[in-house]
Amino acid sequence: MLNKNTEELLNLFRDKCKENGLSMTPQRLAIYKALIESTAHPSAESIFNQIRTSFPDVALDTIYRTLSTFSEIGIIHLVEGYGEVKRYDPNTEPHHHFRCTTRCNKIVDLHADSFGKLKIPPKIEKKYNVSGIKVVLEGACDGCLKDN
Amino acid sequence: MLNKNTEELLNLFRDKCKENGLSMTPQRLAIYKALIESTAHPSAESIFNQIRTSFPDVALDTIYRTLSTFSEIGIIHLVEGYGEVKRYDPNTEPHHHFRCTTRCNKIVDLHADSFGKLKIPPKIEKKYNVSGIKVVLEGACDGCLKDN
DNA sequence: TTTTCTGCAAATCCTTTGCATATCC
DNA sequence: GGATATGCAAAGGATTTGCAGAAAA
Repeated sequence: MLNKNTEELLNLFRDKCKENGLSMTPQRLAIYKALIESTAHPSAESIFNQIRTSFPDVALDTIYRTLSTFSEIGIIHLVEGYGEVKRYDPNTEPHHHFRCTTRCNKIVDLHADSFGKLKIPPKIEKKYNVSGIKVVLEGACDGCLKDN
Repeated sequence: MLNKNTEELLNLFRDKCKENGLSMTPQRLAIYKALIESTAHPSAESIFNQIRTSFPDVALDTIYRTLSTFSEIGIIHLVEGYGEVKRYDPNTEPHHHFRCTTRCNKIVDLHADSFGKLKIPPKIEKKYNVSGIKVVLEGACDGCLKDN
């Protein structure tokens, strides 16, 4: 759940859609509502299943298209499985990455010390058995910036 | 490139394989070499293409299998596309995540202030146009710990 | 009424699996 | 010689795309 109430969020949602020339359809509304009612960071499939009960004719590919659109206009974020192929790193020492999300998909190593030590709050350490931390900076790399 | 030389790395590699009861095959060696010679965080496909020149009969599924094995014994790490379906987050305020990698795949929101502010080093800010930071803690959640 | 969206079906892409043969120990 | 890995081919799952009809502005 988010730190704004549903009304507020729906208004922002409508604004953002209008701003971006997206029409307001019952499907889009239902999908957005499903998202804000969940804390589970849902997948297309799980939204599909949730919506289908009240909306039997919705198609799975509509969910995919809609999530991708929402993500483009920035009202939701992709948190897992960036939609790219798996990539591997032979460096097993602690370090972090910069990922170019502009075009080239380059992944660059960054060294942990540049960030200082990242402390895991005791509250979290108590509840979860944390075995790793990934820090990923995202943005545009030098090459892609130049090529604009 | 890594901060050990090739010799050292290959020795560690052989040790780790032996330790885990994996036989040493030319394919595995070639794949590991391709990994340590690259700074690009390569995908199965790109390793395949690189290896094929010197090893025309290698099969793509061998690369997949091998990367997955290497990753299980901890000599390489998966850095992208965790092999899971895409998941979305309607919360667009800065925050981070805990991801349970044990079984349940739960993703839990963590709030940024618990980590303190994460400073991006000036060197990096100069070179890249950083638009976002993702911090992901990985490990076992309370539920999965209990169920062992 | 013009533009944009949806559902359907098929296609694509990445990855995994079953099985017989070849290779390693 | 017994266990393990590989190549081949086929299957699987997630996501995307083309297109015609339906709905929104």
